Amino acid sequence: MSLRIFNVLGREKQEFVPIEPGRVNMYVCGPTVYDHAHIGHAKSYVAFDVIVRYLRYSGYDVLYVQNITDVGHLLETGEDRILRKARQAQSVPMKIVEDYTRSYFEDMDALGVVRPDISPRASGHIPEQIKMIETLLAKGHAYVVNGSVYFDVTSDPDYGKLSNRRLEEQEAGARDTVRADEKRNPEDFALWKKAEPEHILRWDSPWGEGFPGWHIECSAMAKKYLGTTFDIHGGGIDNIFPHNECEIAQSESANDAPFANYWLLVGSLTVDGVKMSKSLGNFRTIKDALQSYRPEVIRTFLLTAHYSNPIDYSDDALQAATGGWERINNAVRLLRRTMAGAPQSEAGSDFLPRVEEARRAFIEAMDDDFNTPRALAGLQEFTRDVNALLNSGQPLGLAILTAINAVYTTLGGGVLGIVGQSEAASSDGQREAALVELLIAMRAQARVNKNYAESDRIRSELARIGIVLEDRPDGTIWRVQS
RNA sequence: GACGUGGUGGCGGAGUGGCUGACGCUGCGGUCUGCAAAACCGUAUACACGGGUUCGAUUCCCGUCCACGUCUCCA
Repeated sequence: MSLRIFNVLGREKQEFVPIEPGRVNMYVCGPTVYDHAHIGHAKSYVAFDVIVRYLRYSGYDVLYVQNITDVGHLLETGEDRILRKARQAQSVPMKIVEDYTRSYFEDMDALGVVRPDISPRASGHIPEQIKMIETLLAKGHAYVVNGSVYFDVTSDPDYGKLSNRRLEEQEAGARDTVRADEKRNPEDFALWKKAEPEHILRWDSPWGEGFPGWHIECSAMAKKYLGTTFDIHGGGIDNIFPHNECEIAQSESANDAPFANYWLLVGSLTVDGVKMSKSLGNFRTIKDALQSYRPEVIRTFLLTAHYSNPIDYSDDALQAATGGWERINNAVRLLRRTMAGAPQSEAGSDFLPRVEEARRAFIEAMDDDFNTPRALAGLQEFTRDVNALLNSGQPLGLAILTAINAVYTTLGGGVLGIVGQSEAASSDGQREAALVELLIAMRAQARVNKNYAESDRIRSELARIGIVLEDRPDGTIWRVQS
């Protein structure tokens, strides 16, 4: 079995063959940092997080680059998003950029998203962008007008190959913009924009003071860190046009080499059936979501749909994800508790083939275009059998328990990021645990005395503060309700 | 309008040319329990509509309807 990926470029599932065996160079379009990240960002970056984690689990040496856009991403009005935010917040652009970059990483860390290896900023790569623009000019793919530089889409016969757009078809419906008169063709896009006096994000260039267009940063930075041709380019489907299309046009025209071999685009996220977007103002931030649901539950929710499909964020769906996540984690908790008192033996090892089957099914699902819903389903089926085993009363040695735990730790934890590596215990947690154990002992005494009124009172009082008790044949265990 | 994706049970959401259409959630019944909880077992009227191809289609093709996305604001 080998990894197969749905390549948006060509729209077919293909066997994944990296340029250099064992290595994967990967670029994912990052956020424009002018506001807090929303759960749509979470969907995208959790998806690529799992993809990177799985590639690494599969043995690939992955170099993961994800940019931070801090300049050049204009609004329809021609105003820079970051400048507008700075004006609204009565702040300065680079402070806005810094604040929201930190906020972004804070959110990603909270969601357990492994950080990219390189997080280059557009504003830190102006020379690289200028150089690429000069190359495009020299090759006749771009032209200068009034201190701005535009890419001539008619110079690239492949323009439109990713999003399946033909120039002829576009022209009829092309929108007139304020600056259209500067362009030779309506579809031409800015590589460099002349800065008006009020535009304070500005740099010197061969064409006067200005700032880079939005698309050129990705081309320039991908080239700098990954080379002219790299393996995987990722992003959100909503950026397929124009952004991704323009990236390809610029890079391939400038480098005379293919840009990315595989394009993976993530489906959008809606909230209660409506598309969420910054401009509509109906977006839920990741910080909002984390108020209501724990990070692993949010990840579980996002991974129940295939990355390329859209997903709808609703309380019902998150509740269902909570239930599914708890089922797996209840099993893991029971497993680890059983391990703590298990003998060093091979007892119960006839379950080992089932463990191997679980791993095999998981790999098969993930090898099929990172099919996390199927991988998750396999883990759930495995959990059913694990629960049955753990509750069967038969003696279980450390060997089999360790093997089961490894599945949860490496696949549920290491790849999907929804299972903890161990039961974390802070010092506060230890004190809390000791107190709960004390109450459990008191309740046990009451039960021995058949004083059920008292034992039930303890149980319901604990439940009120979110601690759930479970009486098992070998004693009472407890957990914090999520 | 163009391009693209999709319409699966009470909900979310996989998947397949024929074998009982996963998995999770929810509901109901059962086992276990002092009672619960957790877990396990069982169960519930699902493949938008109309044609076509085929021995046979939910799965392939065409059309219709609907939903969503993109068409230089967005991961």
